[in-house]
Amino acid sequence: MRFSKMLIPTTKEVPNDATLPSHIYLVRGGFIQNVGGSGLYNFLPAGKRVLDKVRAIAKEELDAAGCQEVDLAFVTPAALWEESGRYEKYGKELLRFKDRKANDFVLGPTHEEMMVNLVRHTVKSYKQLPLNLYQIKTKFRDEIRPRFGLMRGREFLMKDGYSFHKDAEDMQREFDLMEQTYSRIFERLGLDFRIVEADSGAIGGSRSKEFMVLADSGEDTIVVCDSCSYGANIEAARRAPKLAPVYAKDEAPEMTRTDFHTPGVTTIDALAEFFHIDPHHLIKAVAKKALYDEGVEKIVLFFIRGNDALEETKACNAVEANELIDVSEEELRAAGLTPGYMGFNALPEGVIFRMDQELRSEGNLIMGANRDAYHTIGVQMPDVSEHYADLIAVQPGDVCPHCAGTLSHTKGIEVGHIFQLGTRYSEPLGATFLDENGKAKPYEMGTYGIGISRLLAAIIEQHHDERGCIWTPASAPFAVEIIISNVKKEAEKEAGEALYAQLQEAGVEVLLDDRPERFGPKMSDFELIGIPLAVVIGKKLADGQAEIIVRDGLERTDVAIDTLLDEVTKRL
RNA sequence: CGGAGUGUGGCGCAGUCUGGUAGCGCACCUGCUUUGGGAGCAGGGGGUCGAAGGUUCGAGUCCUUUCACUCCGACCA
Repeated sequence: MRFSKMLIPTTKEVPNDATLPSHIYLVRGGFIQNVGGSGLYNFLPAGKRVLDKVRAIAKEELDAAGCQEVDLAFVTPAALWEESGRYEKYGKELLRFKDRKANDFVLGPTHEEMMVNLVRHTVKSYKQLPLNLYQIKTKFRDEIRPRFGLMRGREFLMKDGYSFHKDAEDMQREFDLMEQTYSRIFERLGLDFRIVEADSGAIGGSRSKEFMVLADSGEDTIVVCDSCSYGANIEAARRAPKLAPVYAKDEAPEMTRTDFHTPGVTTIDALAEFFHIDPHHLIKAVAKKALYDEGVEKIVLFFIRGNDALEETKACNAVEANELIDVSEEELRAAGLTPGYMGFNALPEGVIFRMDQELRSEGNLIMGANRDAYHTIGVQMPDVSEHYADLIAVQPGDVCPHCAGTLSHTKGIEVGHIFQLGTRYSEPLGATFLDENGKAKPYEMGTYGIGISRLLAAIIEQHHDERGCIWTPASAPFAVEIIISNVKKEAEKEAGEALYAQLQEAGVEVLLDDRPERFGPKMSDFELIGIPLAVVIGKKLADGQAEIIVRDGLERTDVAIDTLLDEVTKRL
């Protein structure tokens, strides 16, 4: 390809709203173009080439693992979503609209329903299983706040796969196979990633793992162990139960249950100060409003240790709500609660609560008494299983649940997510097959996603410098760029054209910068666009030499013109 | 949804307070010069000033309404 003919609108200007390197360089390098804000992007020729590279690698590995590519309708009937119960649950991210006959449709944000629908009409027997179908297709999610370029757009390209099995063991086998397959895809792309345990979110199902590309700019917080391979999204991270501070003999707190007058003591810090006690022995009440289907709202209280923090995703799951939102003091009072003095005894009607599982069977605790200016001391935790759940956010320094290692936080970009779904969709959608005994059973399912367009951003987040993109060999739009320093010099032009022809002949993807520009802008564009290798044909041609530049590190080597082809080929 | 902003040529902005011929930089087009780190000179094209309504002899500027986008937060594939 000739640069002079290719639409690569590079700019010096940093886009106004861009803060992340990937966003800045993908726009400046002429890969993508924003469409009137709002999380929509056009892919320009260079961006499209990269996208196709990534897509092709995913396809190769998936096909090799026995998956089959399909292409489902993007516009999907709302009726299917009502069948699965997600029409409401998915919330505002689901873009809904009506056609001319006033029938309801949604733009697919993910395609479980569509795929189950396809399979339930075509697969009838266990002999046709297992089956793993996938597509690489545009998705639309009406994100609350799209940002960071391709990282969180509203329209994006995603690989979504769905597998169907006759039993849970076979689904587990496929889940493991997909974990390996995804790992190979990300390895081939040259990414440094980590597989972590995750929350299943709106997709549902029992178990799930996320593939996180490690980058400071990642939106997800992940918890990792410093001595074993344990890693988890903060939303699903576990820890060894927190131990009480070590006390000298007879100094551990002991108290008899009683209500204590504590005027003005409404925070954990104040309470710890007031009783001269470690917050470990205090119970913190966190109030939220839980939203359910059909506009139902409930006040919920979460009780955790004074030195812990609430993990909202866990809390949301614990009360099976669609969403948790903040609740005002007025609303709490209206519900009969006393902010600053809330506890789980003598709760008003209609308020639901959960307690952190680590508190179970603990005693000698201090908690709000549910009346103004009083705390109860000497609280013993009730032994009622359904009130307990994992609610806390793992903190750096907590102990690993698998070994004695220390946990810490790091940031990651979620580029893949695999789920064991079980019968979450097949059952409500009535998708069954006949087993060996001729009995109808719902499929055991798995679902597997890769953010294809997000991967471009993830690659650049991990591979860039202060001058621009550094594409990994597998993802680069071209393998080599030839820069003719001055196209008006016949000798330079001829040498450049000759190498261009030779490389094309050899099947190398090559970009020839034959623009009538000066050297500066050409060099800057090379660095910005980030093709792995450049050959500069310029001044040194007089000595029979050209220069090879490796983009990653910008190391330059002079080589003789007659060995150029070999020198380039061996660096590919 | 809460808070804060911004809408003027393709992009980035000034002009708005104090109403009076729409401007600057970049980009673009033509010509000449230049050619190893985002060139110089000369000439040129392009704007319903987010939209609607109002005040006024006159509105980018003042008033009302509205829409969109961005940032922080909340939330989230």
